[in-house]
Amino acid sequence: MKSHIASLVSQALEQLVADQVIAADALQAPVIERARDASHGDFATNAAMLNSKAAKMRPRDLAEKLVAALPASDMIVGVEIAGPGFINFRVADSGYRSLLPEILHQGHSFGRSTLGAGRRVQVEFVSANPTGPLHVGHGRGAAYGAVVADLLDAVGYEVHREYYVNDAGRQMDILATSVWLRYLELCGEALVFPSNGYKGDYVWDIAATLHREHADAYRHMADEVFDGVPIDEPAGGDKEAHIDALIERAKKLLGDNRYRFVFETGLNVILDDIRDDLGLFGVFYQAWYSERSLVESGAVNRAIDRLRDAGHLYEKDGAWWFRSTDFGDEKDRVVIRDNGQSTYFASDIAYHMDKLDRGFDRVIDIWGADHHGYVPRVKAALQAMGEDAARLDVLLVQFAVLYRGGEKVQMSTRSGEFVTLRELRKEVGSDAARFFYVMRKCEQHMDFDLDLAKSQSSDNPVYYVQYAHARIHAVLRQAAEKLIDVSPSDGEGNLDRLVERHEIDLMKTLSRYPEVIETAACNEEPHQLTHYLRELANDFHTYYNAHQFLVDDAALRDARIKLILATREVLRNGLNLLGVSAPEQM
RNA sequence: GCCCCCGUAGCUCAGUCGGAUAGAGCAACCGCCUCCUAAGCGGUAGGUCGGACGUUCGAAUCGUCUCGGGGGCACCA
Repeated sequence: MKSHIASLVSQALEQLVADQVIAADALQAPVIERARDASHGDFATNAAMLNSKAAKMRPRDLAEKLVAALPASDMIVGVEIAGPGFINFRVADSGYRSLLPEILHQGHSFGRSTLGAGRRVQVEFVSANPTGPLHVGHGRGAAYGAVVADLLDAVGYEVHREYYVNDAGRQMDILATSVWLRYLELCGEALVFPSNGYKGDYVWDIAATLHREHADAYRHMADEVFDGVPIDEPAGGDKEAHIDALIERAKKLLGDNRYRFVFETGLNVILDDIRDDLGLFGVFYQAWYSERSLVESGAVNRAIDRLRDAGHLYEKDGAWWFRSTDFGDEKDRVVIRDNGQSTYFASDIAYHMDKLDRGFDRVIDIWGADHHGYVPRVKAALQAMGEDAARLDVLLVQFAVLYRGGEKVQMSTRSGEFVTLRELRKEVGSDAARFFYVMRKCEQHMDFDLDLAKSQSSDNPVYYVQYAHARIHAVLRQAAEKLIDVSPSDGEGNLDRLVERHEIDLMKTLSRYPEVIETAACNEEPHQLTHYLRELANDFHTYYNAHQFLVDDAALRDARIKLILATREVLRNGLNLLGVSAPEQM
């Protein structure tokens, strides 16, 4: 509908260019938008205001010429010039009615488009370190990333969802060592657990499994383990030096194979948990990409060599640095530490190179906002390698703060006291969590009201939208009980019976759905969809309250059934995109 | 100190590639079930868009400064 009007306007503009009213090279593409106020009609364009300079005439005068040049259309019943030079269009009711058979015919595919057809996009999201269960911060990234991916899919992109598994590096060594130390405690060794180790209960669980299945096979005397290790912070020492020494001791005492076994036991248990958790949250991936595989395949070294060959690396203080300041970064960054180990950043360079090498037209990274300082260096690395950094978009998701009973829920990773995604799902349910997480745009700090998410009332937007869907099914069930046939007639039959204000309003809202999907997808803004669904549900509830659907007049009943079936379709499609269920009964 | 995000109704937020009287939900107040689920609907009230200056025919929207909140500034990941 919008595109129809856009084409009418551009035809008129071309006509004026042909008539030499407007200089062709100065022509500006107009914006067609939904009129905010019903008194302005349905659509408006600023074409005349934008091009008044190019035409060297006043906006309203140009508007008159434009209107005169507009091709005729059945869909349009009124065109007027208003305000400073807007051209307003009024769409015929018949134009809206003709949409209903289209919706019913297209079903699940209504609202989908081919904007991104033939283009491949990769969306990487969550990618939390597998050092513990996902918490509620990851939940927001998961919900947001999943919906962005589905929206891009809906507008025709070929979407590849990926989770980058940070299974290499020091944090994983700390996890493996934490598991081993807990295991030693279970074996009966007395020791003081390092202050910088992972203290969550899940570490005990993994250790217990190890102990149950392998008894004392990995046991070493505590005295032997801690012998010569620098003291921990609470004892007046350095916690980093303490844990690093313990890692070295674990590797030495266990040997490569046994250390690796403990390491992988921890990794696998946690990764399985994360995968399971996300699956129950309705979040799925095409690939889980291992950082370790990048290291082991030599991809990291190749990326470093490539930077070195291009002259972007230098050696200082025993480490190798990438001169990222040449590409706008604040300071240069280390890629190989003085101990010879490559940094996480080096892996990330290799990973992003690999993404681009895989031929994606677009690469989208969804990160926590605390990583924002990391963006310039990744882009710098891509530029340094002669790649187009614009192919990479990094979307930063702000934190979510939970509220219960009006009070902020305190969380602290340090003490191991944090709310996990699993706990959140259990408390408010997957539907509410998914919906709430994407109600706000990603750069907005979010207050997540647990009580509201749980409440079964119209205050809760999730229930409100789902209830509209369930209500339509209730009507259909009611019809079945009364033995009324509700299978709709063909095409536009009887639709001219839809004349009530509520009916026209509902149809207008339905007609917006494809536009909402398009803008939500193009701007990576799922909240556009949640807001829209609330409006649609509101229009439906209002209609429901004002009119009976299962009326005796068969033709009118048929028309109304078509309208509510179309509404059901759009509600269901929208909820599906959000990963929220569309219940038939509540 | 430098960098990023945010500041709109009592609360939570839309609106921000400049456009026509600034919107919604909640909370408050007033109404609506002999009728397909009242998990619903309608109405009233509520605002110097943090502040100042600037750009423009036109600024919540763009620029500079400023105040307030959050986050980031590792040879951690």
